[in-house]
Amino acid sequence: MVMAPTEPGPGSADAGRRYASIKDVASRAGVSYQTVSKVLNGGGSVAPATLERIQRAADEVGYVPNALARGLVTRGTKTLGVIAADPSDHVLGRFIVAAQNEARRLGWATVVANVDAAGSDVAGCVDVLSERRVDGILMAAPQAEADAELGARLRDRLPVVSLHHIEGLRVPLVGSDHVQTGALAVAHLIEHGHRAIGVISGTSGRQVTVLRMAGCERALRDAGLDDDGGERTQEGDWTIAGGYAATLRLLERAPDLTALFAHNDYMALGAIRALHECGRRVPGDVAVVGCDDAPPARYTVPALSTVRVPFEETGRIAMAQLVALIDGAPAPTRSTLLPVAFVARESCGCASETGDAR
Amino acid sequence: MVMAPTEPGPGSADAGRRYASIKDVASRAGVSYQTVSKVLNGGGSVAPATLERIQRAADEVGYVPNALARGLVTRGTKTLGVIAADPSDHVLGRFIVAAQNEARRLGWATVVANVDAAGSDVAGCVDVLSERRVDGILMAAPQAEADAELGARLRDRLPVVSLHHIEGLRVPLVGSDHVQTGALAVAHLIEHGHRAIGVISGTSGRQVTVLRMAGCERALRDAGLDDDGGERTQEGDWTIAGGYAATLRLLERAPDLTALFAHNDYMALGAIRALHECGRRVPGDVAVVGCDDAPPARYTVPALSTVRVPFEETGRIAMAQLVALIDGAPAPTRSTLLPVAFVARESCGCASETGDAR
DNA sequence: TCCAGTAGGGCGAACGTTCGCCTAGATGAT
DNA sequence: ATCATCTAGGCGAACGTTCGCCCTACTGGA
Repeated sequence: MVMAPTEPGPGSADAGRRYASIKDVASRAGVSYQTVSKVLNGGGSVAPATLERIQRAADEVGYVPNALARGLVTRGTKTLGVIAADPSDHVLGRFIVAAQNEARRLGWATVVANVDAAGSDVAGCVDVLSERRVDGILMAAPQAEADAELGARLRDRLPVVSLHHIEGLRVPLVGSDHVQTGALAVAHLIEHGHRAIGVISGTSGRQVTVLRMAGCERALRDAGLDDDGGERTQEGDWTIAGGYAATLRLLERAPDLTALFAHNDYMALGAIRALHECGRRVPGDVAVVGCDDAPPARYTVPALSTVRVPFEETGRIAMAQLVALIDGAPAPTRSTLLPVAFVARESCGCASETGDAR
Repeated sequence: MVMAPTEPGPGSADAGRRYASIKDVASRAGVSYQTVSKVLNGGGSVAPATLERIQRAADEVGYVPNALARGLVTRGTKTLGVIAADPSDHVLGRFIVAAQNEARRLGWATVVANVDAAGSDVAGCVDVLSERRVDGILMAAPQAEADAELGARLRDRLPVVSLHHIEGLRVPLVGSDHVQTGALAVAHLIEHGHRAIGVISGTSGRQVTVLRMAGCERALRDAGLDDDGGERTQEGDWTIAGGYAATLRLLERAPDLTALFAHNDYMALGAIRALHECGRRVPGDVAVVGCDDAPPARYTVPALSTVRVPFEETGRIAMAQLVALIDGAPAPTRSTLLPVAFVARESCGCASETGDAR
């Protein structure tokens, strides 16, 4: 005996069984399927009795709405796409979580497409999402900055908000003030009296690297110190390992430095390790400042002084802007840059060795 | 003048314009839309000339396939859903990346649904994904372990593979051997001569916590040491902050301990900080071992001894199993448990202070 | 008694695909 | 010249919804 699809049979082994449709619900409740649609979407006027009958029928057959069919006729999926880089980047992860919470709050579902480790297929992610007809896209992938194909794929068809600058594309940007970040960090080190300040930069192509670098230089200029012409700068790749390696290179090239600014906290962690291995005490011999205020920062030994970036707020605002855009609001004419704040802990020499982290 | 939807006009400001359908392509190429479908899917036989005409037309109107419509008729979306917990959990992030790479390799698209921070709505994520008719689900959310509603939502309708044990549900599990993890860590500490070994455990409800705990106890028994009855165990929450706090509590309750095993590396990081603040040297006064081999482990001061868990492999195998399941393979009758390996660094006392981490 | 108004629900069409079947013409062998 | 066989492409139906319009049977007021 083959069971009818309308009778899944409670508790039976019905793996892979077809989903019930509103027609199945309708025939079970003895109404037309359009009436079922009305009930399930809360529209129209139906007698309380039929309403309850229909809802019970839907429950019994385990009805799950088909977003494909719905999207086909409504020309909209009430779904937002997020294009994310490697989520194991902590910083990005927090952006995304915040953004998704905001979307949820506003009544939107989100799906995430992750670009692969190579990071070369941002355009492919756009395709995946636009084929599924998401109503808008939030870009949280630094790789997108340089993706030339991206503009063509987007085709101006979808509202887009990005957390990163995107080359040659006029999409609204929500981020933090990277220039201020670099300036605050270096200015603080200068206040401590440091003159030979090394920098572990982010990857060279990226906007955030350029801007944080510009902030460093501004702080140096403001203090009347001259630019070292990049002599004390080494490029990292945002990872702990990269920061470690860059610091070793830097110490070889500029052994005189007494302070170090890393373009993110993870590289700063690697830097502290490298300094330790080279027998330099932090902050005694070399002061270290990172930025982002990643979770490990306040628990390292010594605790890491850093510049706090408002991840949650950034993600939230970006998503709110995207939803507004979809609802027809005019695109913001300029970037939204959130302010950052210096957080003094131990590694810059501000606090006693064990004073602050509690 | 209103432009026809088939004439987007290159370079024009056509934001929010409708997507072109195969009918638009067809009329531009002068064929029936079904023929367009054939060409775009590589089926049927068409003259080279028409084929090229159609492809050009598709390019010109910027055709993007509608996965909604396609999925409606084919009853399948060639899409896998991933239910993920907070992606800022590094460990989970690496699972997911590996799983997605495997899916991509096998020709499947993936979309991720993140459960929110509260983590209470795993069932809601299942709904989001099944409404969109994904062909299978990979669960990468520890919260799912205890979700009672989950079984009802899944309804045995979708193939599911999980990275975590799920209470009361017979879904294939791919993970690592948590008992062995706990046993390896504690056995190593015992070999170093430690007898008073503290444990910072994971959250108490979780399977992984129970199993790693069981591993600890087995190691103690095997060495002829008796169980301390939980006297030297404090519960953490997998975070650095949680490990820090738990360690402070533990030191108060059991000041005699000479070694510490944390149920993950992040808590171990917090533990090292706490020990430092209490004036205990690591590994001199207290040896510390974590597990997972998270990226910071080899760069902390001192570098963290740990038990390596094969994240990439786990994610890859889980996804491969899911795809096989969808293709009709029988569900594996038992869990797939991957082996783990001890990694000796400095914090257990194995290496010299600066010897290993390079 | 008659008619307007309303509540309750049915019905057709459309959304953008895929899929299998059908047909008109060309081709080749006999 | 006849007929079977291809080739190229058309055609109808279906997938599961939503939406607007239509119909029927009450209800109540004049």
